[in-house]
Amino acid sequence: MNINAEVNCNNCSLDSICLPRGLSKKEIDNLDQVIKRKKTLQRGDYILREGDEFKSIVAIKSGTAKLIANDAHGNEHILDILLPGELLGFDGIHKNHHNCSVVALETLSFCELPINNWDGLASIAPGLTRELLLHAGEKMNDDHNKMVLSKRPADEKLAYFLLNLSSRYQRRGFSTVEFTLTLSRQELGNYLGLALETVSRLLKKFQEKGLITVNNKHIKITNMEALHHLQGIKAA
Amino acid sequence: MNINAEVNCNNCSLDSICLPRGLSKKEIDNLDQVIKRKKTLQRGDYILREGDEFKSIVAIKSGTAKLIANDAHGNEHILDILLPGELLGFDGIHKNHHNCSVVALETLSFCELPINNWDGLASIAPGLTRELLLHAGEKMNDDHNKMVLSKRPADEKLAYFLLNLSSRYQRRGFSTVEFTLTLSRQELGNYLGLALETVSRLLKKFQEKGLITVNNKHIKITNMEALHHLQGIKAA
DNA sequence: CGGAAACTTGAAACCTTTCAAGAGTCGTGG
DNA sequence: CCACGACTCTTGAAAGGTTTCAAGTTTCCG
Repeated sequence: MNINAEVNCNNCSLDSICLPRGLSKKEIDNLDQVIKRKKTLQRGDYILREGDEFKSIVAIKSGTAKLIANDAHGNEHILDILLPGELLGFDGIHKNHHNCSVVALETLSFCELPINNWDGLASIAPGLTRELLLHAGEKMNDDHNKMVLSKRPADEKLAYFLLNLSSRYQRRGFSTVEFTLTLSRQELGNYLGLALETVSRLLKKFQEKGLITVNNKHIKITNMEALHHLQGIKAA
Repeated sequence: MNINAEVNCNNCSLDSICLPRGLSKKEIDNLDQVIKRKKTLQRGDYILREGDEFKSIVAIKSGTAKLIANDAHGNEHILDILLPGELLGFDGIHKNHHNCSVVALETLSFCELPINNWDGLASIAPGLTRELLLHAGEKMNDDHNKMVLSKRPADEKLAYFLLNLSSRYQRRGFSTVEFTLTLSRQELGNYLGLALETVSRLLKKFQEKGLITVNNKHIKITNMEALHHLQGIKAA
């Protein structure tokens, strides 16, 4: 089942973030037998599509992706940005069909945990369902923050976005102050509920205030404290 | 453990909505032994508070409640309205502490599933964790709808809110077209991300258009189809 | 190197909020 | 049972933050 013996959950650098984080060594070993490692995708490729049958929980191995939903008017709405180690697919659990799509924002690879038989999974890794529930709970907290943020002014949205990205990158061993956006201004605006022009203006304003340095998609945070002061949600 | 033998999950009218919905007869019987039934609360009473230790998942037995979070500015944000049969407490699962509060909007009673030992729960009701995950998944889908809605204009927000409430009441055996809001204009505005004056104006506008009849907190939907036409999310 | 796409920037328009005041509702007590 | 006061809701007008429209400019990729 496991094509490449050198890649498994036990030696994965994301083990403290991803699915295995709350499981025993033995459970992880068993999990490794059923987890499928998929080929690489390119920007714009779909990891899953709205309407697809729910068959598995997916973990991002490398690269970033966007979770999108469509409204009745045909508008696309970006609901989440997914980083390495994060899980996706929970949106299909309830109705057994996904009501969101997930699209790669850059070259991306992922792992897949097939879920066709809950009892079977429970027998090989008793803590797995509980662990999935914990991951879902974490996502719900994130979503709650976004819902609060959606009612706050534009600069607060952007400040929160930058700080949130910064701390999530940090957890993955990347720089806290410097990163490259994989979203266009259009996509970032969509995600934050702002017009792309507003995003552009705001980034400029932040730069003029000395909070960040912007070079197209490359962002450098130059005054973390001031950014924190702008943003209005407790946890980063 | 079960004080009142006449109230249990097996004879509860909410069994197709609430926790027992995916469980076997035997699992429900076992569950009944650990579920606590609590006394009644009044409007304004807290079911749980931000910061509380996560100890249980709560199910609303009767009445309605609001899920609220506070931002760093001290503003309250209503994230969800909870109806009978709905579960709450998932926000505490990840960090073992709740980061939201839940407050009764009217006279309310609830049941409580203590969660102090996952393995113990799994042994008495093997499907329970999976069922909780399904409920969490359902909540996540609802949250996604709200996140889409937060980026839509005011009339769409209100139309969706009314239709969503209508269909949720229907599932509980109440009227689809007539109900009484347990939220003030202030709270409704907060929930929808609108000023209370905007809510008031919008309700009037909907009434003038013949979509609804408003009598203070009492709402009657008079043109369901037109309301659906206004609203921009697929599922009601 | 050339063309398309992405980004920036300015000005006007717009939806929603804020401010302000009046009307209605509800509960309590005389 | 009606009166009073507090709170909630309604309504109008002005203010304000964002969006939309419209060019330019830069970046990216073939």
